[in-house]
Amino acid sequence: MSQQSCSILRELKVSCKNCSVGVLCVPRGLDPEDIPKLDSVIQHRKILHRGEFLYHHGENFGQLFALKSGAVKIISYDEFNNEHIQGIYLTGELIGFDALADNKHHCSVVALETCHVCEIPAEMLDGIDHAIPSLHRQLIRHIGHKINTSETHIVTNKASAEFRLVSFLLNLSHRFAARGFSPYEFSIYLTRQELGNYLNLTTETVSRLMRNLDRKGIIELQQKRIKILDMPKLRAITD
Amino acid sequence: MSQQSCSILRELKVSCKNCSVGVLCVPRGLDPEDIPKLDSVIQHRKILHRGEFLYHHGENFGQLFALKSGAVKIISYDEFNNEHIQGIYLTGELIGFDALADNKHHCSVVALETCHVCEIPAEMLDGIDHAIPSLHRQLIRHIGHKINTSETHIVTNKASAEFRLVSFLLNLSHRFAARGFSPYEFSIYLTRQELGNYLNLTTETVSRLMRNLDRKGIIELQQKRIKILDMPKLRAITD
DNA sequence: CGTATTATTGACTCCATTCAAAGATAGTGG
DNA sequence: CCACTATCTTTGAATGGAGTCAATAATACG
Repeated sequence: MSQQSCSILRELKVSCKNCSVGVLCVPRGLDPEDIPKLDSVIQHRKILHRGEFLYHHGENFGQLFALKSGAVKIISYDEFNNEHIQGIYLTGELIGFDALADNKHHCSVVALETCHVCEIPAEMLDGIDHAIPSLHRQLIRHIGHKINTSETHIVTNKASAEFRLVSFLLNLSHRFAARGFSPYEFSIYLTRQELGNYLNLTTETVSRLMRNLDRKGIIELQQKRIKILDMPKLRAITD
Repeated sequence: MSQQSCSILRELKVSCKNCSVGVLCVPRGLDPEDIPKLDSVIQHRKILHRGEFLYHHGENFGQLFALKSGAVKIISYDEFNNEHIQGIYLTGELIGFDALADNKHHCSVVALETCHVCEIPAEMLDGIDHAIPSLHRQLIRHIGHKINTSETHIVTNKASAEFRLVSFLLNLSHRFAARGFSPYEFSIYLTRQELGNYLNLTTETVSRLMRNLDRKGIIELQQKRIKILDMPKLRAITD
């Protein structure tokens, strides 16, 4: 994985008002009249290429990020400095909450493909409640969602290897569908090794399970691309 | 576990200004001049007895809670309605963030012993940024801490059974110490079954591991009371 | 005091890991 | 464009850590 700095980022000119991400992103549920105000808060828009870091763990909190397009993975580190993949973020999702506790990032974020990123400077967060109340409520909702997602991950990781893997695939499928992409064919972005890391399984177990699903005709694999051939059967595994 | 309603709760008269929980709770890091304002926000103080619920999952979000004294467990529920213990909260910790995403609680909270609880009404959260900026920052810090804690739990649950159990014991020990109690002797509150649920282990495994630590003279057990006899050896298990 | 819950212990099983090795794919430089 | 290399994936066989099943002991509680 390349460790190039963020200085490569290029600035773009786009407004939230006519951004195609629309309801998925921060503006979701915002008063329409507040959207121009949101544009005043979002200061930079940048591009990140595969393998580049959005931020590294240990860095000071500078801004929240909204993914305008693309996908990233979040990596946290344990006391022995082992990497732990915390999850994947897709278009419209907000990144950076790992720094809310003490203004230091506890995770690193790496682009899995070319990403367009919007930034909400940290200092904008103070007083935002008063300036744009609907945006404040919206941010709190995103944060609450992050909390619920983490807890769901804990619960899911108690189930069998196959259940966990299929839950991951279905979760991605739903999230792609919500973004207007096919729920039946998409990229899982992660290597078997990374997926095992995320699901607390070994590379070999992930590989075997995926091949088995492929052999049964439930999914079709070609590297990181997956085609879901029999959604009911796939769902049945998690019932 | 009894399912008595919260109507049994009794109201108390205490002010944040002279509350003994002090720096552990919401006021931590608050401007001293803001503490009287905090008292204006906290409307009720109540008592909860062992087994009573602070709230049930599915209920609407009405307020955040600060534990003035006592201990509670947080329970979440999966799609099959199985209980999953999400954790224990101790004096000074804030409860209710599970409702931030959609104003519905996704967890239930049960008293593990007699608790004194302070309430911060949900409607106070809007505009608090403007009214008491230091309190707003403090709340965000608590929420950020909750996010980090959940992610740490995910990472810890990847380790061996013994590592997980010992991590839990050391975590409790630290938190009791931070509250002025002995880090060497305390209650784990949970049954072996509940602890297994929290750590993703069976009752039998928890029991065996605890007995082994006892036999080795590292800890001494009497039901839910634990005495740590050899802290260095206990720590060494997580190194 | 008797009953229900919780804890302990042992023997056996199994799911996922580990170890090992071969195959496929992507990326690099000549 | 192809050869070379590093990385990633797949597969098989053996192992082991925690689970399961079962039965007894201890404790809490009405």
